[in-house]
Amino acid sequence: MKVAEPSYQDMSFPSKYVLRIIYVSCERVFRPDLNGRPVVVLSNNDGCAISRSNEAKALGIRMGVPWYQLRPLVQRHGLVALSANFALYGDMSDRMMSLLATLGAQQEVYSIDECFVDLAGVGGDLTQRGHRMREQLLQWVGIPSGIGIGPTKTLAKLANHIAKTTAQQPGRYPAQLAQVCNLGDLSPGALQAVLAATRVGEVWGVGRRLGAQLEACGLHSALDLAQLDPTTVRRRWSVVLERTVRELQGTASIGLEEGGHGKRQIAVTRSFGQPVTALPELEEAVTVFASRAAEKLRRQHGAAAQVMTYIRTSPFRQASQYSRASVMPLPRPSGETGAIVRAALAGLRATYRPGFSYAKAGVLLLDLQAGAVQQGELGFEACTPEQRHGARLSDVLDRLNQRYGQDTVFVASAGLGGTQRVWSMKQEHRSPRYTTCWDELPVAHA
DNA sequence: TCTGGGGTCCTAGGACCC
DNA sequence: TCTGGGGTCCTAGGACCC
Repeated sequence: MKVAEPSYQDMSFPSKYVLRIIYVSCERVFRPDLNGRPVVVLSNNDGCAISRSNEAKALGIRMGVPWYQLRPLVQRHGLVALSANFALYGDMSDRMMSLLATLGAQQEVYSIDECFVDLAGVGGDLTQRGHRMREQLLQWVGIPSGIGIGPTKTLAKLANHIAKTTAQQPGRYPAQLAQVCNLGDLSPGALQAVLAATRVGEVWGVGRRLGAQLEACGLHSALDLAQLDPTTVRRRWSVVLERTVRELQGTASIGLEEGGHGKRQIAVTRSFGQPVTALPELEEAVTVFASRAAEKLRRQHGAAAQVMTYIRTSPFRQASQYSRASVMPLPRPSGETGAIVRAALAGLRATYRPGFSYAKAGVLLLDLQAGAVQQGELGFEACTPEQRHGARLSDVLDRLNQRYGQDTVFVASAGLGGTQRVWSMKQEHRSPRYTTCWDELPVAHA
């Protein structure tokens, strides 16, 4: 394996990476009393911790710990637990993203709390600009953020990791890299030191498994990884890790993906509040998951060719396990709620076995294509009456829900309109104002 | 008692074809 | 004893990410 000397001083900096809308931070904007206290945000059904304040981390609370294990900490350490409010986080994310978009010509929104911005051609002191942006985000949105700047996405991610970690673990990295870290500011020696201080598992793209394998080979730091020969890495591991190595060496190998392109797959899945055994209850859940997935699909003006439905028992229980998925092709690619719900229900009935306690179900839309024919669009009149009917119903559904809020109208499975929703999302207190049975809606009224 | 949800990409192996 | 060789497409599952 050859040795490459990393030095990024003379390279251009095409991308920059910015982050941190911890859910806890969103809550603190409206609840200043939570500052300085250990706070966690809980997942659906208040199942487990999905966001932690630094004070909560200091208590040793790890990501994904189930709530029942945390409950004692409320008494003992004043831990505050909140049910997730994803609508709020999405809102604050949108506001931050539009501010960040002004940094450069191109932006990739990577997740709810991260984006890459292309800084090619942006002049001036990038580090200073980073600090100014951070102050703006804090002032205008109220969220603390961290900014990393590097010549590739992987290095920008690494820089961001350093920006974040420096404040949390004093002494690990040079203090001036806290909050905003620009790798271009570092001398070759300082850069090597920073890479050497980063464990290989902290590199973007190296997870638990790969991390363990690399450690076993004596490759412990990001520097160790950066000094490998990419071709050897490809042969011994994979093209994925090869890309990571190249990126660490300063060669951009993962492109910026601009917004606007639709997703390749859409999923709606939920764990149930209590175990579910009966088919009708699963049918009701799957019906709602499928129609919500269809709404997402129409928002990107897409059509799905296949619908996957899965059900599974809880892997954490001793009871006998069952987990199956089935994929149903649609007669023709569609974004209609009716067609997608029917396919999902057919898939469910094909996989359902009585006698199991189901803990989770999900509907995935696969093989997505652009351009479902929608009401008012060219080609609509060429559809069959059933297809036109479906498109019209979907359109009405979307308009009502956009205007009056999610779940104003939703589809219920046949014979179950108005029964209790089994996946009880505690934070959603709204009850649907209307329920209807899809199959019972007369064509003439659509 | 009680353990999230939503994505992406890659690979191996089987089916099928000539 | 000894059963071609190579290409494509599809799918399931793994690994990773936030």
